Amino acid sequence: MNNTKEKKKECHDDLLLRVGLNDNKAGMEGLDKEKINKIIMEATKGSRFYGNELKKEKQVNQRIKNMMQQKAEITIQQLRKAQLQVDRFVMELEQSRDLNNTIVHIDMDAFYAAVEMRDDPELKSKPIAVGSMSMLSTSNYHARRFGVRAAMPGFIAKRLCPQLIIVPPNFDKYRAVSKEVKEILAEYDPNFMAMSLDEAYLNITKHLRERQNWPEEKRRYFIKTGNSAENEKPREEDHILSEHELSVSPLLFEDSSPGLQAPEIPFQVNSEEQNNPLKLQHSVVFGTSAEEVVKEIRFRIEQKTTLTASAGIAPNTMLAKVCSDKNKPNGQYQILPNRQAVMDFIKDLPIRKISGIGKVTEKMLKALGVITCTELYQQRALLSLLFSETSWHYFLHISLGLGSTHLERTFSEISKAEEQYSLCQELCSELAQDLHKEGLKGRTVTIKLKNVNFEVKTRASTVSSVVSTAQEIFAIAKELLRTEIEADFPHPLRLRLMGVRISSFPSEEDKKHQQKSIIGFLQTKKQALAATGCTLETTDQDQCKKPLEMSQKKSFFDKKRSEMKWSHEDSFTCETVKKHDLHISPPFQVLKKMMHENMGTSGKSDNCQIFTCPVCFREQESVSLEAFNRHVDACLGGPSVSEAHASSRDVYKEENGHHSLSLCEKQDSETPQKHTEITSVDSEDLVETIDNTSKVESQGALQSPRSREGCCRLPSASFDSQHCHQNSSVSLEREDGGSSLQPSSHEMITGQALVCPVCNLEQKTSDLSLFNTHVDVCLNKGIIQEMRKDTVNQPKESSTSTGNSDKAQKTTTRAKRTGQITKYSRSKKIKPNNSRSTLDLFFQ
DNA sequence: GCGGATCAC
DNA sequence: TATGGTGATCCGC
Repeated sequence: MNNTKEKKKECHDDLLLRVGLNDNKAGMEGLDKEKINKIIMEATKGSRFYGNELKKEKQVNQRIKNMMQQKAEITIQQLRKAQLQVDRFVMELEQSRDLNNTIVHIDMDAFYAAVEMRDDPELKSKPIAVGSMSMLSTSNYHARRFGVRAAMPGFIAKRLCPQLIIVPPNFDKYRAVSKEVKEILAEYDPNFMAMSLDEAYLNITKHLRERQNWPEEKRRYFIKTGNSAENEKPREEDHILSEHELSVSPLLFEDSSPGLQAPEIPFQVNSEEQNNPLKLQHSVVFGTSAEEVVKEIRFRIEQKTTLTASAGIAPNTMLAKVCSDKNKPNGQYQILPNRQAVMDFIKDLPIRKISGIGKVTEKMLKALGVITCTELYQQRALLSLLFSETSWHYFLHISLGLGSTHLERTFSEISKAEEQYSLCQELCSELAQDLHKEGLKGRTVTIKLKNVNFEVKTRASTVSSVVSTAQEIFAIAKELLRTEIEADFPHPLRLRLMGVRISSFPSEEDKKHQQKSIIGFLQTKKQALAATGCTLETTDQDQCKKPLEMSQKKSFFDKKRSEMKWSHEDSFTCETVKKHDLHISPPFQVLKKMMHENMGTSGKSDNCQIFTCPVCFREQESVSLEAFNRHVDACLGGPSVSEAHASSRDVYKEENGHHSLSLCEKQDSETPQKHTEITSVDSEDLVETIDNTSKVESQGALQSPRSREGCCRLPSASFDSQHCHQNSSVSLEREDGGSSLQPSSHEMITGQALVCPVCNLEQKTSDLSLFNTHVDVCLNKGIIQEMRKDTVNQPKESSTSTGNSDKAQKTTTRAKRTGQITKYSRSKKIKPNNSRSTLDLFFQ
């Protein structure tokens, strides 16, 4: 396909891309792209490095050649079959789409360089880079005009920009600044996930909810003036800000704003000093929207560190990350939490922008005509035949704009008793707050402990009168914890997760609050059991496994997530089962539309046009668009919905733990209630359940028998307002969604035997409205609820890495924390005299 | 299982 | 003069 000349050109381009040139936007003072490329080539050509680049290039080209050969051998039938399979998966993904979280990605602008510039005013107006003559970590925006980029060797950068100042990195300083930033971030999401010194993800969903009721004063911040950094901010940044940006909070970012031009205040103010009326005119109030929150975060970062940050706001991490790059530097961008907004954003997005798609993947996909996410979607069937399951699942996630919707943070082992008590107390306080909000009091306090070997123990104690305050709960929890600590003495408890739960709520209270609370809906099964005076015990599953154990089984995002941080707070992943809108649902409409779009555009593709009804999964060939739509509509209204679902039995790994109906159906008869442990809560009865890893897995398997990943999570005996608040209505569809508890959910859907998810009794009716009425009545009888607070141990800030890569620090410390470290290496470049110095330390 | 390739920072 | 260091995962062998 490519002649050699083209190949050479490609290689050349890739090399330039590698050193960050192709997208160079040379300014007037800088160099134009052509000149930059020329200088780089001159410096590169003939070097051993270049030779190796060429070699690697050939390998990739060979891979592509093999792939194209494979493609040529694919038959129409294979492709059709693949299309069916893939579209089934698409539908499951659509059903699992979760737009309820607000994820923020914060990225400090040219972080290392910015810190250096801040601390040495002489550098501010000059092109600088941090690193060495061998390699640069980052450059400031001035240097970037000359084509000087991160990952470029310093000596080449010097050729591009002779006046470039290369500053040796000072990681201690960057760490200190990073800590300041993280302190701010923690206020918005205590469980935020730091990816490196200059990058972090936050889930601000909970913060947003609470913020709605905040008085203005709580959202007021005082502008610290006399900050030279403000005034000397490069002018170029002004016009980079989006209109959106300026319209929201012009005070902050326009130099002409009254706030920043206010006369200098001889002393600095901050939020702790907001009572001084003199300073009111120099304050700014942020709104309650996500956008305003992120504005506020960036404002505070800038005030505290005099450094700017960019941010992305989106319903998942994948999108948030892309967003944060959109208005960089010192800007932000939001994708609104609706499917259309997501798809609009994704539409023309080059796949290379997505984290995880690197140079090679980009090139391979380009060979298949895939550059944008839309093209990625159009070629989904083909890709499923050419790539591994892991890969094409990942591609599909991307092309649908899906990503992780909850953050997980690293575990750090807690072995000290005092820390364990302290954590326990903290959890009790949080739990008490939640209880207070719901107006609940309970009699049973349960602690859950997971040790470093993933063994889970729960210990419960029931008292005669209800408790609700932090002190009361902690008094009980503390004793339970003490018993466990003493039982292992003199060995310390090596914990990786702790949870505190309260249950056994009096029925009056329950009745009073269940209507407004999501708990009632999420805990239908418990309610059913409540009548017998029992609580339901659930065990978390998939995330308990080590990354390697699950690596082959989990969805790409699961893997990605575990790659970043395999850890997790069980409380956040096991709590909720999302509402799934089955047959009446937008997903189908959406899918229909997507197929519509696909039909409209796939003509130019060399791929076969195969239209598969997203409902019945039958191929619809040679039909007009209208006819096809009619068919889909007919299917949507017909019983084949459940049929379609029932047939969807692929092992499907879904990242959020929000399983789809088809998963639930998979359980069928294999999912009796044995996966729940019914715990007697007689007074003073101490309950013990010890789950070892295999048991945990088997429980996960029960929920999803054909896969270990346990993506069907119980709508468990836990409460997390962060995830629950969106689910406020009660409907059959929702019960379907929560039907992982139901042995006969399939039947329920097909109308053959509707089983009430609350009372668990079969209802002899096929009339959905009648059935719904019954469910509603049952819900009103709900008796028991549970609330739970879990946490994982907090990660430690410290790091021992000596490299200039912050990621390396992170992963190293993560591995150490999790006890999973298998290899810890430090290497040195081989000197010309061949005195090798490589050190490999093996742990475990 | 191991090592090379890929990716990220 | 000179093109990093580190860790994780995937995949083929």
